[in-house]
Amino acid sequence: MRKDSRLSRMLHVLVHMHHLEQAVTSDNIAIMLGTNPVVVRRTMSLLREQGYVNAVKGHGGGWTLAKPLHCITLLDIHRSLSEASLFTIGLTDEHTNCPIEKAVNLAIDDVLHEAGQLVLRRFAEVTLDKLAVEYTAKLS
Amino acid sequence: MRKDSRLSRMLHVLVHMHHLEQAVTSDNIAIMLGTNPVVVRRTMSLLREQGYVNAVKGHGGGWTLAKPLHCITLLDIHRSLSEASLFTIGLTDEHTNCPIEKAVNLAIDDVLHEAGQLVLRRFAEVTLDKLAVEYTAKLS
DNA sequence: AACTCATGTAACATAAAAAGTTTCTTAAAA
DNA sequence: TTTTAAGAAACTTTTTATGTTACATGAGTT
Repeated sequence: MRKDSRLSRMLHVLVHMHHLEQAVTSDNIAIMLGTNPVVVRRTMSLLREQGYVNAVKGHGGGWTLAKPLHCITLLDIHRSLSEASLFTIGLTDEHTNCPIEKAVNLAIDDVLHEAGQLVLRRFAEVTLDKLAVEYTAKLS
Repeated sequence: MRKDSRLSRMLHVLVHMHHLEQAVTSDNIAIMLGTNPVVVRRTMSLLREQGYVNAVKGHGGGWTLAKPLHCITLLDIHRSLSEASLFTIGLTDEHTNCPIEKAVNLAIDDVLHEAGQLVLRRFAEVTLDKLAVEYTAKLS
C-alpha cells in the first residue's frame, strides 16, 4: 500500500527553513527532496493556507516560515496536509443492515479510533523546535 | 489513499461460515462480497496457509472453518492478510545522514510504533465469537 | 472411465490515486 | 522591460490493488 511521506518531508523542509533564515524557492526545495517544483508548491500551499508559511513572488521571493518553530506542532502540519485516515485498514459498507458486518466494523473501528486519538494527542505534544535541537546541538 | 478492507471482509465471511456450518464456494463468497472468485481464493488462501480455514476441491467442496471462532482473534486474521504497515504515513530515507531527517523520522516513528502496538494488543483481545454474539442474540 | 465441480495458479487487464510534467498566468523586484 | 518566482489548470506517468481469463489439478458423481 502506498504511503504518504509528505509529513516527514515537509517537517524536514520547515526545520531547514528555520536554519536558513531566508526565502527558499520551490525549485530549491524540489532539488532537495528529489521531486518537482510544482509538487512542492502544491504541498507547501496547504501549509500556507493554514498560516504556517508565507509565499512571496518575484526576485528574492520564495517560501519563509510564518511562525517560529516552537509555535508549530506535528499535529498542525499533519492536519494541514491530510484529512484522510491514518490507517491503511478500511471498513466495509456494503451490507449496512447485516448485524455481522456491523459487529465487525464496530470492533475494528473501536480500536482504530482509540489508536488514532493516541497519535493525534502525541503529535500535538511535539513542537518543531524539538526536532531542531539535535541539529543545533551538533553545530555548537 | 486506498484502503485495505480485506480484514473487515474476511471477518464478515468467517462469522457467516460459522453460522452456515457447511462448505461455501469461492463463487458464493464472491457474490456475497460483490467481487471475483479468484480474488476470494487469493485472500482466503492466506487464511488457509495459517490454518484458519480448510479448502476442499470437487463436488460439495469449498471453504470451511478449521478452528472454532473463539480460537481466532482479529490479530490472527490481520496478520494472515498483511505484513504491511497499519499506517498511511510513511517516513523518508533519502538523507539518512541528515540529523534533521533523523529527528523527524524518530519523532513520527515513535508515535506510530506506540499506536501500532496498541492496535495489535487490542486486536489480540477480540476473538471472532464475540463478533457473532450480536447476530445470535438477534436470532434467539 | 468420463463428467462435473471446485480450488490452485499464472498471466494479463483495468481502475484509481498519487506524483510528476507542461504550459501559461500573475505578481514583484531588478 | 526583463527576470524571477509562485499560482493554477490540464495532462501524463507510475504504482498497486483489484479484477479477469485461461488452464491445471484433484475430488466426488454418474
